[in-house]
Amino acid sequence: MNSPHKADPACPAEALLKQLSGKWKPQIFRLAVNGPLRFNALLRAIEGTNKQSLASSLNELVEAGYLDKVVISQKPLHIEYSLSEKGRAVVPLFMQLELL
Amino acid sequence: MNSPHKADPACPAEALLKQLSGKWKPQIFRLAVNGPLRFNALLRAIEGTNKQSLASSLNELVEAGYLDKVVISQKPLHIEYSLSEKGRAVVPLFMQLELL
DNA sequence: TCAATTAGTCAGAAAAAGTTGACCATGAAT
DNA sequence: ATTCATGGTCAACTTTTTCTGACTAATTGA
Repeated sequence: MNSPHKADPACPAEALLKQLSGKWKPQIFRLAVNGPLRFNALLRAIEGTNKQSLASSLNELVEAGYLDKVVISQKPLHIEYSLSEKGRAVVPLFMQLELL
Repeated sequence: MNSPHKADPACPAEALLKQLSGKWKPQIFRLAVNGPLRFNALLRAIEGTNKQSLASSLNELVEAGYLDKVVISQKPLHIEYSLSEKGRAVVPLFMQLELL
């Protein structure tokens, strides 16, 4: 956690970059552009990952507003993570990054 | 450590992001756009940093080709770090990031 | 000669990030 | 009743990253 009394006087990019660069996060983004994601599907899709990391990355991305978590309260009750407006805004940035 | 035989089949952005998001790196970039940087000047300019982190970040940025390290062998002999071509290429990306 | 500045390196400690395996509640199928 | 799938949480451990303090070596100034 950051000290509460110094928000970010010097470098806004630093915080942003940190939010986006956690383990598996770029992969989550990349899969999210193709539509909503479900937890276990993601777990199977990303080789080498694990529940815990995935869960905390997803939570951080939701908290930061890049993903929306939607609980579909139909009969089998499942959960979907999909890109928010803010999340879609960073996609072109990832693409630029890739052709750097 | 990663297995040596799987470079990056899935996500190029991940590696790039990692290179750019090390501690103090965004700040180094931000200061580097205003001209060449010297080690101790940097140490004084970035509050809260330390020799070791700065040195390794600088080395990593040089190794990755974002910064050029130039030894000025004049009378007092000093060293300058400045943005390379590649380094200048990422600056707009940082700027986009900041107005996200 | 003594102190200061520049540009670092090194070893070890501490902190942060990531991984593992066990566990839980719900609901559906057998 | 047992097993399977979903969507997680938790504690403990390991790995990676960052920080601290001591030290080096060359040069300059008093």
